[in-house]
Amino acid sequence: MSSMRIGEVAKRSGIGIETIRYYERQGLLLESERRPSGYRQFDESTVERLGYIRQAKELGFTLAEIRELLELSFTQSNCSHIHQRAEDKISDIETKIRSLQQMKRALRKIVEHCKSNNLSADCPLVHTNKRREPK
Amino acid sequence: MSSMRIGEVAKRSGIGIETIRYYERQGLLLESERRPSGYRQFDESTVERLGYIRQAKELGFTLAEIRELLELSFTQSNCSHIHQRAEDKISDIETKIRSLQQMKRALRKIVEHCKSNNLSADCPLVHTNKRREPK
DNA sequence: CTTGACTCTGTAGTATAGTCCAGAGTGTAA
DNA sequence: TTACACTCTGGACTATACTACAGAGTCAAG
Repeated sequence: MSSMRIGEVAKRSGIGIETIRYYERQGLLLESERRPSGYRQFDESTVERLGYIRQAKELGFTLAEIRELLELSFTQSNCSHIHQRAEDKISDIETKIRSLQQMKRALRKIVEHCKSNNLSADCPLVHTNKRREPK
Repeated sequence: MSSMRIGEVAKRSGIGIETIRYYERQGLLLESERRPSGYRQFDESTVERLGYIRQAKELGFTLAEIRELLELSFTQSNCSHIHQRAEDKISDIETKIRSLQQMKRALRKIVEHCKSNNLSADCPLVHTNKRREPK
């Protein structure tokens, strides 16, 4: 499975064909190899890269930021000027982690408050064997 | 400073006037008090709330998700059906934190690699007393 | 009592990130 | 050798989240 067409990559990565072409135009994917017919050819690394993009998007990075992250992460360029940019990204990420931990603590407090207030009385959900539909 | 007009709130929160009105329309802010003239009146809690919104946006939550988070965090409604939703949010947040930690490790690796490869030779930035402009 | 800064509503425009064709070519299985 | 699924480019369309007016009212200082 070392050479895939775009439909296969879309299936494997869970990202639509049109979106993959769009990412290519935006410079998030390297210009892809082409068959004589003009069909794009991809390998497994593109699937990985698309997974990375999806994840980064969920974390609130814009496509422009993701392009930067990809350049840092997938380029074996020499050190110059990479070092500082990587440090900067790391500290952005640390800030995000701290914010999320703070949100989590706040929500945790709500849950605790809820439990102690309503455990014995009027909180159906605490007692219910609740499960969620997966999407 | 318990009663502010929209311009003051905008200044304090760093969020534009038009955006604040937009958030109100989208239900992220409670319907604001009005003076007889029709001018909105806010207090400090709105500034806080706007800060929370800004932070959540940076973390990749959509306005719809933020509305949910706000309902959970700023409503003293009784426990019913809040509990599970809060738990769900917490586990979303934990996933985000794990992803960020993974990204951070990857970037850290790049920095390390960079240091060990170029420390003595051709990596100007490692040696430079680099500082960043704050924004 | 006017002037300049501020606010109101309603509507239109913009940027980002896709998503959806149309019309044409490709590839392969029956 | 044709039928059907797949792919190509280019351009138009959409949703989300703002952002920018126009035209009218508010308000405090001088």
